[in-house]
Amino acid sequence: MSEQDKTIPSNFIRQIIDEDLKAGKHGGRVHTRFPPEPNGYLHIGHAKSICLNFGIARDYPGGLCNLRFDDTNPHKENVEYVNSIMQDVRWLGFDWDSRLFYASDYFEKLYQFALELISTGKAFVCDLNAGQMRDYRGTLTEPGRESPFRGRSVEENLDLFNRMRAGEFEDGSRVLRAKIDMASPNLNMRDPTLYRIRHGVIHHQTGEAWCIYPMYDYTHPISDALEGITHSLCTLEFEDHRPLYDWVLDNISIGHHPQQIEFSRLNLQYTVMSKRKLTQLVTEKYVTGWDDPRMPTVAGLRRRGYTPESIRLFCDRIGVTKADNSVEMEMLESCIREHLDQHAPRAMAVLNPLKVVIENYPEAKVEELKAPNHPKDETMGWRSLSFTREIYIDRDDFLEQAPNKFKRLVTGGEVRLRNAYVIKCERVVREAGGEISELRCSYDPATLGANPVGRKVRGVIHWVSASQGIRAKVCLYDRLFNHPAPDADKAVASFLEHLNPGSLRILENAVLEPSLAGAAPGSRYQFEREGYFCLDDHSHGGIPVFNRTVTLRDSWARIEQKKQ
RNA sequence: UGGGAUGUAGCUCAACUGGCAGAGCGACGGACUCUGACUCCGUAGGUUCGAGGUUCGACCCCUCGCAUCCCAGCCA
Repeated sequence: MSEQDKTIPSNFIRQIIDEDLKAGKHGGRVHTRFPPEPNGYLHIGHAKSICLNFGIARDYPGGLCNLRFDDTNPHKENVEYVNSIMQDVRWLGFDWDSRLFYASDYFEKLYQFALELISTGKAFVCDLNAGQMRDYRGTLTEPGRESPFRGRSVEENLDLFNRMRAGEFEDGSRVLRAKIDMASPNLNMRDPTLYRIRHGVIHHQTGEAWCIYPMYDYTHPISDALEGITHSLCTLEFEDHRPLYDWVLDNISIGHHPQQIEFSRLNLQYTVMSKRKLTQLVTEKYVTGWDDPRMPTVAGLRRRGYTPESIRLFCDRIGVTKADNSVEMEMLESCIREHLDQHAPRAMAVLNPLKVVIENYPEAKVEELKAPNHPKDETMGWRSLSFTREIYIDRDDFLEQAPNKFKRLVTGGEVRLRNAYVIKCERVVREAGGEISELRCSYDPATLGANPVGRKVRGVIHWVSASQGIRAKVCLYDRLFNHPAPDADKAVASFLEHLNPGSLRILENAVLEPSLAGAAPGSRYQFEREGYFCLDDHSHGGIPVFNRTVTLRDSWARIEQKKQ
């Protein structure tokens, strides 16, 4: 782990653990778990949970954190998701060692505990269908009614449940229910379903071994207990389920009772975080896949160029509480800038090329200039730039007439070419339509590594040799939605209406400095004055594709924006 | 209108558990600069949801309100 991870702010959960340790609870052990359902890719909200659970395990002496797939609903789950989740957790920098588990590992034990609940009269087989069960459940303000099947004998229940397992009954015809309290103000306690029947699905781990599957509320506490988990951390919506979590463990013969603690999930502005909605974006092709660089998924952020360090830093900074929250994108962006500023080598790339001919520079000459890879870190070494008579600069870096505040190239003005000479714009060449096709400039040979005497240049701009540069495609990403809380806006029928049509801009004619020729897929650079970019790892052969991770902070753009 | 939770700066969180309300991000201004970046310096921003109460003293304890979020899957 890097230095950034060393000052982890505490939070209310760590305080609880501190107190538990002091009180000697759980024999001084700290054991957490990260329990994803493999029905989608991990997103930044999961990263928060991963950093919390694995972070606690890392920071407490002897602490452990399991990876456990909560795979009780084979209908929506598959191995692609299992694999992506393992890859993402590892990429984030965490390790479960040999403690990889599946809730489905416990199906037989879960079944035996169900038999125990039946035997002690605490569970029964119910023949009500889904609609009837809803009727019997009552409402938020009225108590429910007991199922007519609630009074079945232990023998009959045992027989029926065994036959459920044996496959004698159709989907939906029967369920196993806990016998708790149909009048409870907590709906989760109104005789909740423990097992349902699911024929004809092939479970990714257990195949066709089972046709009955346990529910989350029943599976989770037992899985936690079986694994010796001490602190079972989950999100706020499970707060109402805690009495049921405790009920299950209090009513079976199991020697361990973990403590469930809830925290609030992460919301990030200008994106969505629900798996259902992310899945919809993927399946309905609003994005190119789970790893589309605009997605808030771990895979998307990775392809976008985010580093594990930056995401961990983000998770540390947002903290862990029980308050609903909505974090600004700027917080995430500041984290990736902070990490990449230190670690990304610098390079030059011209995104919107404008040709510049330096008239007093020899035609065939190619001059190799040395440039540091990082302005503040010599250990990152040097690279070679090729300077030639014809170069490209960015169209945005030239204006025919500009206010004094414009620190770039203007007609008749001088500007420094980064790591090279000072040039002066002598005149503008236009196409028939009036558009500027190229600039004719002169250069001052005395300005390499030295300031011109007696005058000040307006500023510094980046450039790339026209003949030596490499053609590239560059993808500029913007927020996926143009509403801070797309899925919370009740004024529209669907969050999709807030999709930002300009979230991807592709520049086909960018030019990179020659040193970028051997760049490895996934490698990250700062293109000076532009932002941080990452060589897309889906691009092999052909012309390279760079994804913009994030722009540099740009006070000039901000001033310009304010004028409008 | 039942139950469960949460309200501290624009956003995210602190405040050693009753002792001068702070930080990061953001905003604004300035210095530096061969990146309008980085870095550095500074400024603004608070009725701690509200009203009462207890106390020498309340973000913290009590009472009553208000607002927001979650719960009526054989999803997790």
